[in-house]
Amino acid sequence: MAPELPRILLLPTHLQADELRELEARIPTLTHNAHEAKVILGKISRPERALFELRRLKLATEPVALEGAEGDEAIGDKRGRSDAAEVPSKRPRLSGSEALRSRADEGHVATLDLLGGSGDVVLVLKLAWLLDSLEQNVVLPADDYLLYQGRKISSHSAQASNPGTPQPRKEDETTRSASAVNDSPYSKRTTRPGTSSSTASDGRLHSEPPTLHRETTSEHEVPLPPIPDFLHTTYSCQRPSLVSPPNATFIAELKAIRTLRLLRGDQVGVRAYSTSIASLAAYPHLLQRPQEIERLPGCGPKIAQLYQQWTEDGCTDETRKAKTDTELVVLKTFYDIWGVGDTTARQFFKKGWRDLDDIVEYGWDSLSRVQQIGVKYYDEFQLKIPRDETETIASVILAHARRVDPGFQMVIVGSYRRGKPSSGDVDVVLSHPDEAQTLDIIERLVSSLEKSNFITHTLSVWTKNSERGQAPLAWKGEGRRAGSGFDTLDKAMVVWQNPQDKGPHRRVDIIISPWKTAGCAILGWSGETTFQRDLRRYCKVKMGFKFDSSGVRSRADGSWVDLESSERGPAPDMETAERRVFEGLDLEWRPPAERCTG
DNA sequence: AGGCGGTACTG
DNA sequence: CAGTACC
DNA sequence: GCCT
Repeated sequence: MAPELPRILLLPTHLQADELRELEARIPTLTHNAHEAKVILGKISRPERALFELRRLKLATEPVALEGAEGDEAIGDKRGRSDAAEVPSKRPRLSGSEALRSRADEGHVATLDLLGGSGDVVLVLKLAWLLDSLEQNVVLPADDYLLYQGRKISSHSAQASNPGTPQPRKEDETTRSASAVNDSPYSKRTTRPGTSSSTASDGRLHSEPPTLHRETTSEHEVPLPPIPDFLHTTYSCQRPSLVSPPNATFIAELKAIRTLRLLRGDQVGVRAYSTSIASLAAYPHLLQRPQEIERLPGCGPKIAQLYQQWTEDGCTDETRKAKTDTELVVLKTFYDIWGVGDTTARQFFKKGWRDLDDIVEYGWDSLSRVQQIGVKYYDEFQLKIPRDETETIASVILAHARRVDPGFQMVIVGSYRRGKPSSGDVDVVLSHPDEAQTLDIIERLVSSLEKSNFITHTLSVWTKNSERGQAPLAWKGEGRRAGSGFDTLDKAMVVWQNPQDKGPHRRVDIIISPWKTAGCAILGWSGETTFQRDLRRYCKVKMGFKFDSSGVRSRADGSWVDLESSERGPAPDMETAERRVFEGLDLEWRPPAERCTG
């Protein structure tokens, strides 16, 4: 019963990323290769646009007469040939099974035409063709939707590959658009009053085929598990990502590859692998087949191929080769020194150094101060910090802050807040409802903790992020905020040791935020890296905002956007403020434990 | 074909 | 300015 | 490496 679709390429034009994803998931015969597509679909309505898209795809064609006496008659002939440029909004809303059957019969003929027609003809159709076909569970004739029809030229029409849909083997009618359909409707994102409602509720394309498609699937082929709504976005900040996802072991392999790319200096590769890792980390099913992977945002053929290799061999070529590559092992050792990044690690290697002793012996004086500290405490900094110790450290910091003024509040952020059993360092955000209190506290606090011998070294101190808010030109203040408080988000990165028990030295970051942006501060310091990047990207692309942990600004005029207070007044506490930031960004609230993007 | 986070300290 | 840091 |  399910329609036997031709190979389809879907144009991204005029589609939101999540719309695109959703549609793609419903096309079992999807291809991204223009040469292999029989039908190209797009949210477009004019033949000129169709030609433009073909050029963009670098697909050379020569036009084929639309109504010609071609063998395409079958397509051209049946039912009213409405003007191709017309909106085919007709979608007959059939309900009677009667209608359905007759429709289906016709459809079948058209199917054969589409599939069997001369191999190098490509049709550009309006998107509605797919929606209507899915809705009616039948492959509709193309003519009502036809924008352009051409014959591919000069292409190596090596059609040998016919991956997805073999020729019309009419026998098993039960092909499955399986994965296609069971995909749930559009997510119920929290729509914010003003902005998105009108478009979001636009009736979607939710045609959700009324189909029943009982899983005949008979033989092999278990249908792929549905992609959750939230995986139809490329922004990891729009979906829950838990600490221990079902595919953690494969993710670990991808992380290993990511590290190798990092050490080799492949920044873009690092970003790419981070994206796919974050996507897989949000996928709630144990993977069964490579095919599942390509449906996920940020995951493509390469990742699917790696998965296959990994299931077969237990690891991938890249990591296997790396194991016996002493250079990479050494680079990793150097990279793990605090204050040494990938570039410096490679420099050290190039000088002929192979371990920490070499650095100490031959290069000590060339190291920066913080690198020396990093080498000195190398082993201790590798140790994980259990949650209770993090709490102890944090409470000391808070106590010292409250000695200055009892009104200080604190949130432990970082991996602790995400719920991890142990952390690589300790991060705390301190704030105070009275903005005057947060102004220059950082230096007093650090010196107080130094005097009490908790802080043994300071690695860097950001005193004043301050003047940014008042810089005359850079941000032509329009919103002109709250008279006195300039934005200050001060931060100290220090080395900590408990003076009593003399345990291992620990890395501790202390962040001071003014109350009016404390929500941004804890939001900005709680998610994993990919979550933070995607949050910023989301703010930029979707909201026109510039997010950072010291606040949100409009990209239009640079004015500060206050998402944390309103007529409701300032937030009563930092977590509440953080929730308001999510709301103001039109994002669903994510508990910190769901920001584990890997 | 171009983009991929945003910011601040260090040297 | 390039490198590193933070998440 | 994937998305737009």
